[in-house]
Amino acid sequence: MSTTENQPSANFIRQIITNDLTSNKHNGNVATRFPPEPNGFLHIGHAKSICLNFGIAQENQGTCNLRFDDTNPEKESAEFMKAIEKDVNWLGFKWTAVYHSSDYFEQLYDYAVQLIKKGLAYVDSLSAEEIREYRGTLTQIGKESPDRSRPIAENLTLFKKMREGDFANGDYVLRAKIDMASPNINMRDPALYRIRRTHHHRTGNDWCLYPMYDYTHCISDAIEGITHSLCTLEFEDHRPLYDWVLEKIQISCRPQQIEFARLQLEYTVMSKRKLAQLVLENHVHGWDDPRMPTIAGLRRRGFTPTSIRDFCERIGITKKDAWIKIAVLESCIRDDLNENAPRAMAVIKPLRIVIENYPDEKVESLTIKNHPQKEEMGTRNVPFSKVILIEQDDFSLEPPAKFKRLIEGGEVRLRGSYVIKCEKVITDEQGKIIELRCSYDENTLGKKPEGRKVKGVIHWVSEQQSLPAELHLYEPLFTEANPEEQVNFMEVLNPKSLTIVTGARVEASLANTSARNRYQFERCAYFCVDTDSRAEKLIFNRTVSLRDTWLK
RNA sequence: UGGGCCGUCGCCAAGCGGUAAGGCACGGGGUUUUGAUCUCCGCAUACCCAGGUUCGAAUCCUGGCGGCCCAGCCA
Repeated sequence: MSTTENQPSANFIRQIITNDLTSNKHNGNVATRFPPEPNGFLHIGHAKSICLNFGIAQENQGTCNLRFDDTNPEKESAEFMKAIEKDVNWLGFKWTAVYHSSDYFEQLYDYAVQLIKKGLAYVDSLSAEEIREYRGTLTQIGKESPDRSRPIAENLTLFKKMREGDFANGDYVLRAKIDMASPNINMRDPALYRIRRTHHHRTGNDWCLYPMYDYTHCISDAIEGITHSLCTLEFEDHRPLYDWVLEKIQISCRPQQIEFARLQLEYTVMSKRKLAQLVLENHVHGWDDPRMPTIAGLRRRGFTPTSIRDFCERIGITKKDAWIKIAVLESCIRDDLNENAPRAMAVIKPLRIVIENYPDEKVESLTIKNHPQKEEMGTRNVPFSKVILIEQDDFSLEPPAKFKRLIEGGEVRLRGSYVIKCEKVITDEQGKIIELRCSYDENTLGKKPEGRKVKGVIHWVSEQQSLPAELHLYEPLFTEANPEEQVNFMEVLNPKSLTIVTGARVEASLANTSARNRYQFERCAYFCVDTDSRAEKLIFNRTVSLRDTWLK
């Protein structure tokens, strides 16, 4: 490993922070926060934000809070909060403190009263539809609500009644009094509070009045002393409002909102709404389905925290609308697993081989390295006997050019074992190959054969001692690089995103493996033990295939 | 269309007025009991386009062109 490997790459946000540190803008403090709404599971796009926020705090001896942005009780739940905490931890990050926007409901209310008293907020009785009409359009300025001139005292009374539950949903809304002619639509008297007569998973029935994101987020940041409030590009237009609120209320902290591009990964969707739809309509088996781009899905698929952090580092942080190829993610997990996953042998589609000159009842215990380059990973014993299983694809009656596996009359090396020669091909009435009769060269164990070169090496398992296993092979969830671009993203769902292989056999050493263990099944792919796997029924998930440059 | 933001290799991405880093992908050689890994080599006279400023421009200026975001009582 080179010394620069762990050096975070330069990006414009780190530059801003470096400059702020130099100018002592925040008294040398760096305080960030990761603020998910607990309305779904975290996905790899959140991982990008997590790595950025926690990473920046770590690099600068700063702090990073986990804050649940729970201002909309209709979509949020404690279950999602639990899942989010688990995922952030699993990625390897420790928050300085955990907070909730709902922790600040009382303060937020007081600040709203402040705004009303300053004549900067008013209670509006316009309906949602009317507000939309009054707002104007991109090219036309809006017009002021008749309630905009409501006297302060009346606003105060009405707002109090809103809190006390005197009104129904939608009867009134609290609005900031800014500028109905602003070219920035977010500044045309945005809603600050709306009435929601709904139970909140944390505050119960204490409130029927809930603050909006724009009003809540900046104040929450300020209360927590956040110095750099990092969010995605779609909030750029909200920054003037973020700053407006903090300027108008009585608060000294001035966090700086900085926006970066959200992650867009090919062949998947990243919006929580769409991910939830996949789960709800049973197109996948849950938020942690290994095909999902969720942290939970990637974990079950066999991804490591290291690989995901590496991915976030490799893609960088910019303001450019970028599309990341799946190959980048795959390269990250291969790098980690190549280094750290022990090797094993598994035959996906078995072809039976009888070694005619091998003693009938003999079972040899061969010692095989767990990693070809890393001695420290040790060895394991693999039984070898007269009847073995190889991959159907590793034998060919009509071999293509440069085929270096087993052919009729040809020799091949059995990985970690002997060189065998195919003496006879047994077919059924339809001509289908059902068995091979081979001979073995007893002088080739750990030695090159004498007087000839044997090029190919293939994997195998002993028929008798091997274990049956179910293999889950995954392909992208969608057939189009950008499913969101379709009129209906469901129409480009990949019908072959999951293939279940039932006839596979794995080597005996895997008998007592446990959930989440990762292996490289040599010459095939990296697999991990699924959480539903049991000793009686082994299930492996294919994390990612091996790179394959043959016939490219 | 009003406003905001963005445009450097196929895909990401450094670069911040001194003569185009790196990664992924791709092509080729070597090593190899994994067609894996590892290793070596190749891969933008060129930075959306056009003008301008400058001894010198991807970097500064002007004007175009292209893309993304905003009209929730969602976040």
